[in-house]
Amino acid sequence: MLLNSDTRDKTMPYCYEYPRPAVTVDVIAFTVREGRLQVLLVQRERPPFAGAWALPGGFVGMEEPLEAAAARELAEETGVEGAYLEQLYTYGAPDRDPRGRVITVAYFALIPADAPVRAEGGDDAAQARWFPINALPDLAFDHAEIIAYALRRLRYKLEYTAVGFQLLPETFTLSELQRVYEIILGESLDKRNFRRRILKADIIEPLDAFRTGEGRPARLYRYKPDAVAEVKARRLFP
Amino acid sequence: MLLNSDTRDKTMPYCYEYPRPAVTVDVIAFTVREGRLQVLLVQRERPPFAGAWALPGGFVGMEEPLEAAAARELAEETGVEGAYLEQLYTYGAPDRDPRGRVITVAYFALIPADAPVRAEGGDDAAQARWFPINALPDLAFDHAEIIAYALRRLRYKLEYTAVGFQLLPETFTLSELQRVYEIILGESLDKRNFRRRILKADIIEPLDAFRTGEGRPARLYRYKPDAVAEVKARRLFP
DNA sequence: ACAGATTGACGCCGATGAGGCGAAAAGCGC
DNA sequence: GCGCTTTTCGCCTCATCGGCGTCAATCTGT
Repeated sequence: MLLNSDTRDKTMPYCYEYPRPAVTVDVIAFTVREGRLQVLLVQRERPPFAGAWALPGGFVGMEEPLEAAAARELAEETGVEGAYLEQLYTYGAPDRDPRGRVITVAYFALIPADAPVRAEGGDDAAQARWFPINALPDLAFDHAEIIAYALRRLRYKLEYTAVGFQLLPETFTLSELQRVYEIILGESLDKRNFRRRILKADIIEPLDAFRTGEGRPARLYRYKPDAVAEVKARRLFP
Repeated sequence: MLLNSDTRDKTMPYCYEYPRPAVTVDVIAFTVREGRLQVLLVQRERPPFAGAWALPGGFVGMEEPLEAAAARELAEETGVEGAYLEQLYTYGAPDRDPRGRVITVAYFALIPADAPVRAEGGDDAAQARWFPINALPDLAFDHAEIIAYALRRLRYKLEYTAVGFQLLPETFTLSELQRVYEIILGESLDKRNFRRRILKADIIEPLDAFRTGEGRPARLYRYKPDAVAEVKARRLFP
């Protein structure tokens, strides 16, 4: 199966008693820009799937924790550091990579709307671009499946966890926050009810600043640094 | 780091251009027996941690899907097949195994209370035993942390998903089901409210049989095979 | 056989919370 | 000042949840 499982030249210096799969990390980076939920993709340069778009990712270093590898790959592609990062799922179907057995640990990341992302549409060697979630190109490997699952999980997480703030700048208005929710969940919410509920959750705090623009200026809020990330779970079932 | 990264004898026939971590699966098998939530552990025979208790697990075959590997390990230790199995998390701290880099994909399994589990307390080579969740022995590797997380996830899943049935025989009474919930969640529930809510969820169906015992015989129920596993989520947040 | 104990099953009631909606407040551009 | 937009406050209603009383069916001990 593996092309190199029997070769023994000096380009294959790492030998083991039993065969080992390769381990990679892939990052699904979400952001909300231009009023749409977008995902970061990179264009592959080498076979397999040369020219196709794929999730940013790469091999895990031998001394590198998994999450550190994901953070590194994300930083290499976008320059973004300190973004929200969470392990999503590990994919290991034997045939998911034509080069051999590759097991990938998928992470999803939330990039604030105001984070400067470099190489945006750049003509570097490895081109990276944001794609709206509903206008994705053909994807390499099983990355389409991975993104579909990441989107399900993002929506789910948004509904029972205070994680939407990770997609906004540090300060934001209630309307901006609501728009993020509406974009991701794909439904419109009532302004007054949204406001009431999010204030009762006691996870954001008002600031003394306002955002001026059209209409009445809106108060700016900030995510409470000490707020528990998990909204205390009401029992859903039974 | 790896002892064998430079050795080149005939016991190390699998060679690669870059070093690769080993990949294993570990299974956290839960069951409810003797009125307690229990976890399956095996006693290690070899170093490291020889003699210590650990989660059942082992290496992933090169052509084997991850979940298949978990199911195989579980079947080898217990003989149980077809149990509920779900990927939990992937642990990959560089120092979690003193032998070198070992990345493990953890699965948690729910074993029905009536499933015959072989090697229970047997004196086989690899001894396997159930341990009550609140009376665990010292554990090898990072397995204590893994079990703690699995327990959190089990409780969480029980509250928003219809998964408790996986711990019961195919037919059960409402009181038996309630008992499972009480044991896992660690709190007592009101009989009448539990009954009302679980019937409204419309995921179990009454049978024409009754379980006789102390007091009035209780109607037996069965998990609806076509019921959606995920209880349709009410929004929790905001 | 009968009384009391034990467990299962049905239904009401008040409190709580969520969604729907009206209306006032505060700036902006003309 | 006057319309327009957007924010913000507050009320009303309905569904749901938890708490509890009560009856029904069977077992057990005498």
